[in-house]
Amino acid sequence: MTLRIDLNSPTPVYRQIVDSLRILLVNAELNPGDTLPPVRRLALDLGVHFNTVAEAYRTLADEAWLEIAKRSGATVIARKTPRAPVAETSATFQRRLQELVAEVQARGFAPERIARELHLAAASLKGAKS
Amino acid sequence: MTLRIDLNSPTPVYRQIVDSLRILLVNAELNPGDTLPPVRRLALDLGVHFNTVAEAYRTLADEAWLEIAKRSGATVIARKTPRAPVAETSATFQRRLQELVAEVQARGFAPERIARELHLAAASLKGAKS
DNA sequence: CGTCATTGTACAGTGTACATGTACAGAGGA
DNA sequence: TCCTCTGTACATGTACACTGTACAATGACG
Repeated sequence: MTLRIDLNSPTPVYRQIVDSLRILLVNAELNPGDTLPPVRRLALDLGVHFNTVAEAYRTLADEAWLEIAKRSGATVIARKTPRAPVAETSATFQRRLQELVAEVQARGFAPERIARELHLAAASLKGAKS
Repeated sequence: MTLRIDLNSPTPVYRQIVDSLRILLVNAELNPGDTLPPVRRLALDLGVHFNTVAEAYRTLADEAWLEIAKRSGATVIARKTPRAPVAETSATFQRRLQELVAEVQARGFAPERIARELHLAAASLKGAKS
């Protein structure tokens, strides 16, 4: 499992770890029963302190993706996706999507390319199990 | 011009302001020649300190969207969109899009709905001037 | 059954960045 | 000329990310 972390990014490292792992979890590249590396090991790989990794694991445990035990480390568990209030989630999603698109558009990324990426993301969503 | 700011959001207020205004700028709802409200006024509207708004204006000026003068306030200027390195921008965009999608998916937002929003965003991009 | 290595946890310390408070500087109108 | 409205500069408070270090629990192995 090779994650990539950007120490210069404004988004905190522990949240980068959470985001990366959440992608793997949602896309079923990490499945119930799988175990994550010990915090000290992953921390060494990423070049950060192990408490930073531990914080990330705890966050994912709060989201019910992981179970953490003292000696056995972090284990992926079965998780039934919650039913979030649709309207609010939808509005937030639209807004953040708009922000993201505006940002890359401002950077000069061509609208057609952006549209293509959006369609691709949507397409790859069809085959996914939620 | 009515922006909405969430004081409880983890993303800093000044960047929320920047993101909101950038959407308006990219979508040509703010055009060259338009003037933004004075920092103290917008700050009052949003319930934050005027230095926070000033920081946002300065950020957008750094991005070449605005020109700021002492007495005349912030004015939208004509801006030719830069040519950013495509590969890097594309990779970053894909990644952040994945993160965003995974997050709402984890919250229980149905994949079909997500796909629909993505297609909508792409569609609304066709009519936009870059 | 005892010992020990391996795991995550707890908590204090430090740096940095966001938001504010306050004083200042410049520019335009009365 | 003066005054008020504008953005700027910088010091301060505070929250949080990351680290350092000590601790606790648990499983393996003799």
